[in-house]
Amino acid sequence: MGFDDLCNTGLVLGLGFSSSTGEHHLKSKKPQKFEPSLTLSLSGETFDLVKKGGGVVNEHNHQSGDNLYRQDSAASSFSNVSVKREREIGSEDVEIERVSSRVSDEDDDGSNRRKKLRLTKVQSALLEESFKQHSTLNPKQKQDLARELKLRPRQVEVWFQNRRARTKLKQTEVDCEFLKKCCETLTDENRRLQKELQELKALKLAQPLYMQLPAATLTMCPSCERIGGGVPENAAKSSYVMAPKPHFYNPFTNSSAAC
DNA sequence: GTAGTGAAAGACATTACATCA
DNA sequence: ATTGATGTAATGTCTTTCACT
Repeated sequence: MGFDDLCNTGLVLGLGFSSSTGEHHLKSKKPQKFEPSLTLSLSGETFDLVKKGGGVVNEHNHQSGDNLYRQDSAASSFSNVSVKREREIGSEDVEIERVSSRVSDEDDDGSNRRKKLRLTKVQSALLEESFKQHSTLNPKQKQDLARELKLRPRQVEVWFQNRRARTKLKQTEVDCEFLKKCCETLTDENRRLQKELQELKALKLAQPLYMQLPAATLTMCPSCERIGGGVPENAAKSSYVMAPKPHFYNPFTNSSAAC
């Protein structure tokens, strides 16, 4: 993100990453090995299956991955979105997710609190590692990772979504800090220029008319771009020095706009 | 060629649970 | 033991993209 990007047409935060690798394109469209299916079922008949797997989610990942896998299914809610997911995920997941329902969330006490999985350090580390390589996953990668971590593909997907969001948030904070600094610098610059303008105006008023050089006699120093009088001795005598030509301060290239 | 449509996936906002000080 | 803050898994909705008709 260059400074110019910020300043041309309003502030554009260059958030995010330049391109998502087109995986989006790869993954979709072609039906996967399973056929789309829409299943409506009462939760009753499958409730037992789910409940057996679902204990306290947080017992804390020391349990077998298999258990983890099922627990979260029990914890997850089932909605119309699941129809979509059934297409996306592997067939084994379909079975598990299909039987999930809001009703099945209910604990023994009848409350349907959402159970929340805590990922183990190993799982988190592997996910992080994978995220470093690519911030989005294609279905194959997702499946493989899920299998490796003994999580549902949906959980891997969610983790990546949340991870991307956190990354973006962090970047936004960084950008925000950067813009604040820019703002401060520009304010200072503006103050300085205002002051300089005041001084010049005062000087101009104080000078006799003949002293005021026509513009054509002014010369510009090529190195520092200061404008001085056409005649060296005049310039030497005159304390008045024009400010550099107006330009937008670029903190990337200039430490100060002053010459 | 193009408009309409549906599926898939990601972004985003929000909720809710777990943990810690 | 309680409580508020924080982190984050999970959910719901919206938007975008693409393939198909």
